[in-house]
Amino acid sequence: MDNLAIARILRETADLLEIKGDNPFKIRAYRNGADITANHPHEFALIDETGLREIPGIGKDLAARIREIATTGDTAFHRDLLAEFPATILDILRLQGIGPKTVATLYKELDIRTLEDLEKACRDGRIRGLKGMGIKKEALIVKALDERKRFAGRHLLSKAHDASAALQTYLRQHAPDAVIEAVGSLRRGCDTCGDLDLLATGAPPSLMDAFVEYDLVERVLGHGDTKSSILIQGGFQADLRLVAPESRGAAMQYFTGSKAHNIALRDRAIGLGLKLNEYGLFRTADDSRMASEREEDIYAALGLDFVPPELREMRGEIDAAHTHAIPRLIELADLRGDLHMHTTETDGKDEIRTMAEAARDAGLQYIAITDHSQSLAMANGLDERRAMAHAARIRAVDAEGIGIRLLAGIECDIRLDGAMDLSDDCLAALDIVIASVHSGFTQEREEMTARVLRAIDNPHVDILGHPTGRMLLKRQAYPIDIEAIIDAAVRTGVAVEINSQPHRLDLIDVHAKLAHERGARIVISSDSHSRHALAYLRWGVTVARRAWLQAGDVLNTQSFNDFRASLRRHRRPHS
DNA sequence: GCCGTTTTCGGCCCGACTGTTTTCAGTCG
Repeated sequence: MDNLAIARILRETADLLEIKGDNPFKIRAYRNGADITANHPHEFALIDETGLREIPGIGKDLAARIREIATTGDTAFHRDLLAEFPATILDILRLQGIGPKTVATLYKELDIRTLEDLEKACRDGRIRGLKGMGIKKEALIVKALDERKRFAGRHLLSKAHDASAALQTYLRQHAPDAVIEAVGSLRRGCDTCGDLDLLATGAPPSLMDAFVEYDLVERVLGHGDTKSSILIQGGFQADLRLVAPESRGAAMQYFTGSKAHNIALRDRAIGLGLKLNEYGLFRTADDSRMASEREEDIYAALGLDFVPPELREMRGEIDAAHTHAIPRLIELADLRGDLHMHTTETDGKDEIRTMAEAARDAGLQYIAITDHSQSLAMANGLDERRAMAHAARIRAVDAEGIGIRLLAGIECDIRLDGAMDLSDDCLAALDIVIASVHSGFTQEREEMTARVLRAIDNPHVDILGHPTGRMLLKRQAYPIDIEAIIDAAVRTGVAVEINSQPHRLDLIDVHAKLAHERGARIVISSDSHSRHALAYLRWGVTVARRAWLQAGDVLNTQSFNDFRASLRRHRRPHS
């Protein structure tokens, strides 16, 4: 059982307790426990009860339940709840506008157990007969059922960014003097976003009307003076909040989240005799305002340094802000090199020189060209002979002195048994070697771990590429003991990659943070398959920021000579 | 269910919008 699987059962337990109408704080505890589990870098299945209890938010009961899930795959508690309510009832709970109370009513009054039951009840007009419900509510459910089919799921960070940017541009045309900014998970840089949160200050009330009249609107979910929600094409929900300029900082803080971070801040405020909401920080005694205009002022008034949005996930940032230990996070401009990209020689869209010039124009000082190896036949992967010929061409461009240095490398497949896809002689003759898994994702955890460990032990490997192989919204990470991989990387001097492809972002933030804490060397690479994709580096930097990394923690912030000297192949002690 | 430099009991974040209510419950973020 991996953490996500454990978290799923805890979250389902919370949902079922909520439908049952149980103690709301107990429900919160389960939900909180699920979040902690899903975002924890260590595998809970391998931690004993004492260890689990040391994690804040995990108490006696949750620790026992987690152990039970880890050993038996489920909990008796969860099974008992499922005996009370059919599992399919949870699908209904996830519909827009339907909460636990409604689900419970539908089940008790109309015996509605599935989405199909619900759809039929709507068609028959049975919903409107229920207490507290009417024709509008029934129509709302019909729409929610329809939208579920079309807009399921979340969106890649990069897509959310683009959709948000377009919407902001439109809104600014209607309110040129207003400050309009993205908040929520997009501002925190989460790898996927559920919806687009926007905050406007200093805008006329008419901005709300413009918002709900946006060209791409599919449906208006809510339309008020200070808060409106729309569904736009592409499946995004967008929320716009309007606040007065003097409350801008408080609102930025409030709507950026995360929820857990905000709860901790408000809790801290209460302890100081203060109250925090989206309008400001107030003294409880007389409601007088302490801070509200700037986010920094809110944190300062709470005795905290400013916390960058990417760190607001309740992973120690409050303590760090209190002890002046918030790191100065890496920025895109700190990167001097990009170490993973493809060309037309395999599955890239652009030539060596085109990629190099585009990288140079983007401000980089060096790149590594790392096309695929022979196993990846679909991508026209290189055998030894082609790899060396390709390297010669890369070095020829480097020798021309076009204002950027080039390293001749390879993204070499790790075969099923952990052997490298090209001979040691070939790998040794190149400037840099990335080792990556591109096949056999169904291997068992032990087999996959051993496979990658063997690759790391190959002395010619410099970097481990996209270490978990996940594809956001498509494919889970392959099962692997990431801690063992990180420890091996530390031992051997192999760098682990933060892959910047928006659908990869692999390592994920918590693993990158763990890798850094263990002393691993880390690189951020674009894995570009065209010159345009070089811009994806910004998303890798976002992951690094969420992993608390500073510029000095990332190898490719170094100068070309320092970086090259630091590669494993040049650091290896001669024996 | 979790938590504790007053606390092992008694707290636990807070407000906007909608639909159905004629004063508020449910949902959402």
